[in-house]
Amino acid sequence: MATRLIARNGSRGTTLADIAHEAGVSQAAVVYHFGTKDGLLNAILDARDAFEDGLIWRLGPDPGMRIFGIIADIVASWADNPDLVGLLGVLIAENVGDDDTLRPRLAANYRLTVDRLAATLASAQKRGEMRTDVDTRAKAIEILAYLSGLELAWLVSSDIPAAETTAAWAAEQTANLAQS
Amino acid sequence: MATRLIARNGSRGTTLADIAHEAGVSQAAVVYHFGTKDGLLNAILDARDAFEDGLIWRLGPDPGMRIFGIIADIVASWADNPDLVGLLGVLIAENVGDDDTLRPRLAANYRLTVDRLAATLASAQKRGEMRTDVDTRAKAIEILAYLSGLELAWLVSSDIPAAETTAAWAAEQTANLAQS
DNA sequence: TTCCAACCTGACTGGTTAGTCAGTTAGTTA
DNA sequence: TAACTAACTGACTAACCAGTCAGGTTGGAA
Repeated sequence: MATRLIARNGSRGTTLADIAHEAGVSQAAVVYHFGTKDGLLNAILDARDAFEDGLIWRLGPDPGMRIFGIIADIVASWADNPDLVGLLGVLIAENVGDDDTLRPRLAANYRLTVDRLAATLASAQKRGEMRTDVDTRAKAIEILAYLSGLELAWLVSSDIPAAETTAAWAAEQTANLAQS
Repeated sequence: MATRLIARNGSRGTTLADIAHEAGVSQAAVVYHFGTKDGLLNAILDARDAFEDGLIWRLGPDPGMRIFGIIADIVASWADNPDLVGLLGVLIAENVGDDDTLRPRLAANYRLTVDRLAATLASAQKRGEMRTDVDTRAKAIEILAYLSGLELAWLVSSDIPAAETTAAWAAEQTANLAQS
């Protein structure tokens, strides 16, 4: 799949010919289907978005404090399909230039995820599950930063204990944020 | 400076001609000085390593629990020279392919930083400044993940409150890890 | 004054890559 | 059977880019 190649080598490091060869078709066929390389990238991002949304919000749009457990589960599942890990990070890193067409999409996606996370935390606060002296938006940014940073670290050296570290992190967060 | 261009556009997204133009010299002059593009990247990484080492360990090799405050200060300083922010992340993301020559260097650098962080935390435990039921290596990985993830987020949308979020994060970490 | 080394340039090259194009093939409908 | 279409191919091209090369300039030492 194209996803694996791009996650490994980045968009700029993967040629249409590479992807076509992997898919067992000609390079022209890839262009025929996606129009441009950018079209292909967007299609890949669509798939990734759908996949990740399914994982994060699988317990409904408002999982409350269970969100930390969900995240720990996601990280634990990295070992099973390592191809997707780092895709977003790699694409973000490659598209920070102002002139890039992918940037607005990535920025919007980031903001949306922050908003949804913050809303979940705020909802947990309202229900009395979580301390109210914590800024939910800051906490949402922190959670996302930890997750994407861990992806990056996992890309550099995939032998780090990502699952264990995240399990400990989730437990600590849950205990620390619980309404006492 | 070449650093800014590469941090913004990545190594693959920046040509020698771009850098030469920015520096006001010919493209051949850049090659003359650094030999290859790879040589240039390594020179940039040298500068970045020296710069960041100077910041993180400026209070000595064993700052103990003050490491969180130091990190908060570093993030607060991002606004002053935003060019360096994200450089490491961008280069890591671009060099996850096995065949890349920069990968070993980046991996070694990551491992070294984790080791030094973990050592600092272990030392704090020994001095009784920090809870001893926390795995120092996992905590070091968590800290680095948060930092690099925040860099990435800052690259996508530089309007996030990185400094405030990190100040809150540092305070929470310090309070939570303090020996009670 | 002569020589040399460091620094730099413009012109060039060989390799790479996204995208084009003129067809071919297979399946489907009239 | 004939006409049409979606999917695909091999061959091509224009643009781009890292690195080469043959020389030019400058400043300092002998």
